Amino acid sequence: MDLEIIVQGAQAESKPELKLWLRLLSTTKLISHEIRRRLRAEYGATLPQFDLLAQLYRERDGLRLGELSRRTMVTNGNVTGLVERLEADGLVVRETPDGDRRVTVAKLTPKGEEFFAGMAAAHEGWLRDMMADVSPELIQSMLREVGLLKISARNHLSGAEEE
Amino acid sequence: MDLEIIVQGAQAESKPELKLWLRLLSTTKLISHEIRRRLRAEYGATLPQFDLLAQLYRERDGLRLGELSRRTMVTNGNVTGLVERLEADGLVVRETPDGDRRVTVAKLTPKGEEFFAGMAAAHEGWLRDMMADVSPELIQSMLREVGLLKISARNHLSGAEEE
DNA sequence: CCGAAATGCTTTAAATGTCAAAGGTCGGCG
DNA sequence: CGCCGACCTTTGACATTTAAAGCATTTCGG
Repeated sequence: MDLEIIVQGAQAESKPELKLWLRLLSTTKLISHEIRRRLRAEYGATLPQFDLLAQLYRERDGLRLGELSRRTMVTNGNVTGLVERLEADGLVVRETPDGDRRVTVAKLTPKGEEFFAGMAAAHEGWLRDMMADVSPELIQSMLREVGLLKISARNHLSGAEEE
Repeated sequence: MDLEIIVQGAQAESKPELKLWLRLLSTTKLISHEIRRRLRAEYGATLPQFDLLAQLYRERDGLRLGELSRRTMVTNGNVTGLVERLEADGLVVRETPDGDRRVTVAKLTPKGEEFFAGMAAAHEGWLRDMMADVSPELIQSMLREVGLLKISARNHLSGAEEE
């Protein structure tokens, strides 16, 4: 039934980092699956598409594909395909600025803005619903603590990542 | 640079659930990417393969594919291909028990056990390293809180899921 | 200016992921 | 005995993902 319950078992008492990681991962998967299912059922959209549109919704002048890639933590090649599909759906347009013809900028169409606005409202409601049994204090507490974890992880990456 | 920093912006003050979700998601992605990269670089393995082997490592008698599917949160059809590749690598064997020929049980080979044991030790070390700046108290606290969040999310799924 | 290096995007191959439908197999009921 | 329904896995069609290779364009040193 539950990944972490089974993965632990015998030597569960120690290894708190591993335990926390498994719990984080399974919780995130659980919520992601639910959001993915609802996005698909109610809007015919995928989670990566939602993420990408969210970025563009906040930057009305559009974003370069490389920038989109970094912000969504999706690889370059993937952004290409995602934007292609969204463009085919009429939610996004691609433009090449005059200054640098290597660059492609994606931006929302009016249709895309309207479409995303509806999804975003529903998305927020789903999250409030799924977190309904968690007190506001606990949410604030987790927000802070997960922030610290994220900083720690970022400071211990193997790839050359400075700040 | 950072998904959540950008996604928030203007109306960031409210919507704590959304904010927490974005932070959870980006943190999990960050750690996943790092683990995936190291697994690939040092062991030539993928994250789903690691997950699947981890389940089998804890159940030396093997697991039915359907059970593997539930534990790894991966669909049935996907487990088939995953196990096929691992079998081709000699890490896993498939057997059909005498009692019920509908069933396929996957279990680790000695080679698979040895291989996974090495990966698991490294994996645990990577996690300790990435969480090095987080105090043990905070880890315990997050463990508890994320557990509560998971329960809340599970109780508010749209799919018919009782307990 | 020229050519090498860097930059930005796209393409490719292999793996993973979903979903739905098809294939065997088992169990029970008439 | 024989069939129907339930159970388990595989298959098939596609969408998504990553890493790496491939193109085109720009930048910079000489």
